Amino acid sequence: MSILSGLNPQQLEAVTLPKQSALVLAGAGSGKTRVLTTRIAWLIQTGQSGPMGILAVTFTNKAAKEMLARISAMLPINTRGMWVGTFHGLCNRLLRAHHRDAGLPQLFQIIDSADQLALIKRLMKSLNVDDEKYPAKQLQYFINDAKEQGLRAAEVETADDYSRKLNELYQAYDEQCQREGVVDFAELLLRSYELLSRNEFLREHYRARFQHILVDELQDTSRLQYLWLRLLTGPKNSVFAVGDDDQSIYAFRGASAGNMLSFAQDFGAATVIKLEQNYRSHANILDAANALIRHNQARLGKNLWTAEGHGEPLRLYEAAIDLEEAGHIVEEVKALAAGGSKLSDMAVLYRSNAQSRLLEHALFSAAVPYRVYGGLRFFERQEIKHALAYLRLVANPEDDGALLRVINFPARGIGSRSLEQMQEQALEQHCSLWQAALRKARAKAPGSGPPQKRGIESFVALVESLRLTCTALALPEVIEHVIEQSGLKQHYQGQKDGADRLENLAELSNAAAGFVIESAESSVQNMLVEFLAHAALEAGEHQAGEGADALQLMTAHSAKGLEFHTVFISGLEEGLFPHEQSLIEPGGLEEERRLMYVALTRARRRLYLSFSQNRMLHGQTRYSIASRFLGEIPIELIKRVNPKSGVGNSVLSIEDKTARGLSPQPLNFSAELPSSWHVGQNVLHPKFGAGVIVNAEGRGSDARVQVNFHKAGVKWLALEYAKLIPA
DNA sequence: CTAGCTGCTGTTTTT
DNA sequence: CAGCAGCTAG
Repeated sequence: MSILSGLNPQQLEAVTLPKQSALVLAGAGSGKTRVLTTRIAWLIQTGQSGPMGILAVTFTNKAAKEMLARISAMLPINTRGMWVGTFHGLCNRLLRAHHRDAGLPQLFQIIDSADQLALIKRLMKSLNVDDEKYPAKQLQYFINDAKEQGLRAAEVETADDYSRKLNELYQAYDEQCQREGVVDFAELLLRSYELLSRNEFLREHYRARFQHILVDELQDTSRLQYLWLRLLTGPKNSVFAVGDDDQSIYAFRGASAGNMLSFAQDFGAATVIKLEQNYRSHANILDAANALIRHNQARLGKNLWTAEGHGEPLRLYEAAIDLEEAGHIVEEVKALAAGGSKLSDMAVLYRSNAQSRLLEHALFSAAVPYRVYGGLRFFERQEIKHALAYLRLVANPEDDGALLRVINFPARGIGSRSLEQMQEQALEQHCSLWQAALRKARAKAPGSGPPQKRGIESFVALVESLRLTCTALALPEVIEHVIEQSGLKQHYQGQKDGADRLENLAELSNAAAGFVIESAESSVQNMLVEFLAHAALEAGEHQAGEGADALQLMTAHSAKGLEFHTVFISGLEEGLFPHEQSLIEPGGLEEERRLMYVALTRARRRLYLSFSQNRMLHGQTRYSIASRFLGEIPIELIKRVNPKSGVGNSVLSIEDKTARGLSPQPLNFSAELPSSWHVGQNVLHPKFGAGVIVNAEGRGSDARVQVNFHKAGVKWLALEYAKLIPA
């Protein structure tokens, strides 16, 4: 059977397009991944390209794996010659291959955002920078933002003293990273961009090699990633890009959907193909999503349709308190599972990771198996990062960040005093902390006395012995050795919550064993570095107990690209979804709406929406009202399942319809609310003048709102007494 | 030097 | 409600 059978005319056109740059506007569920993978298979099958000539960029590691799996299923070829991965993964591959030309040590390490922040804090301390005036987070943002735009410190334009200082620190930060041989996420991209732009030979080599470049999720690419693609594209090769502007949800991270607009021109793409038939969802779900997204102004415009029937209505549940909302979800999941539905084909989506705790608790109590994606990821756990820090030192002892993390963990009597001395020495002599530690250890014990159990000496001896074992053992054994010899094992054995951590550490060497099987590397040293890169780049991918049938819990962001028979979207409240932070940012609300659009379109057959009047947030119960997004979904698509409100299972009342018709304001779903005040609303006060409601709490006669008055500042007002007028 | 306490602060989404 | 920085007693 042909790999092309079953494609609709537009899909077929896209798959079999002659070699030329092209843009495919692919709506949610329109078979985007299928088009990409089938095109690759078709190119190879028809002899237009070998596996070596393919470069495919995806947005997540999950998507990359999926793509490889599907290609392998279609063609019996070895996919190893193909470059398929995330931008970060591919850049890592490029820099490893040409570390010398890129000016990096062979065994450079990748640091994640947390490591980056720690490095920045450390740097600022050593330079005596006032962290009140220059918060480390802000500098981190400044640096990443500059790198995302492709700018080094020397190229950043600074308008005032403040940004000049930040820029100086950016320069110092880059120097520190270089000294330590570490590379942050943004640096991976910028460094390989610079490598290709400065080295004509390499650039031409890769342009000649990658005849076909395929890009997934073009709307989520950053400026720098876009420029990187342009560098790799010459007159003889072409880029086939797929994207959906309505699913652009990473602008906060530097992605610009504008890349979709400029693509045709910049890459000379003569063809734009639209995939508008949705194969995923029943019509009610799709109609809801289409109606919602129509509220956005900035759109390329697409009209998704389906040949499927209407299906069931969307179910809306309103809870009095977050616990009740969680309870409802658990009940529905249990009922569906009892009816034969697979747990793994159901997902609960939420706006922020913190919301999973409550759900997890409810699911755990009800003995419903579940799996959480994101949140506290495996490779980000404390005990794992400790073990990885030892491994990083094995690969490269100059790595100050790794050294600082474990030099006194488990405690071996090296306190802040000795650390300060070492840091002074390192600063004076322009050497790494490891060098300073070596000197200190040697100065202390000029060859005499028995080996120490504690102190710097013992630490130096430990790292040196670990480095030796690395030459004699395979990677999983090296890891077990590290866990044992470092004292991590003993330390956690003595802890009351240490059992979980020990389990995770054991899982780490399992992960390494699995990694070794898949890897093509031969030397343990190289394998170790690859494994560390894997840990930094795919922090979330590894999970114990994979494959078991379990309910899926994740943020709306991480649900992108996935689909489920049944989807629950929870916490649909103003301030949470859309998130209050987003309301401040320009374009923030539209991005939140796209996120909601992504969430809605994950469902194939059944969609539950829920919100709660009260929610525990920042340690106190907050009152909140229904998300405006609920008001943007046509009423006739929704069925309320709301036993407590007395509305029963009927659809929304006529009253609600009227409110909806009259104003774009969010619906007042609660009968108990005195009026339709909501966060974000403009109001007038007889004394304080004009302002905006920024917060609300309490109900009935206790109801209070927090108003940010343009003149008088932020004030809490009791609705019963304050004479507020809507403005 | 260590461990444990207090009090403060910050809270979105991810490679 | 966290997690963490800074402090104090041992």
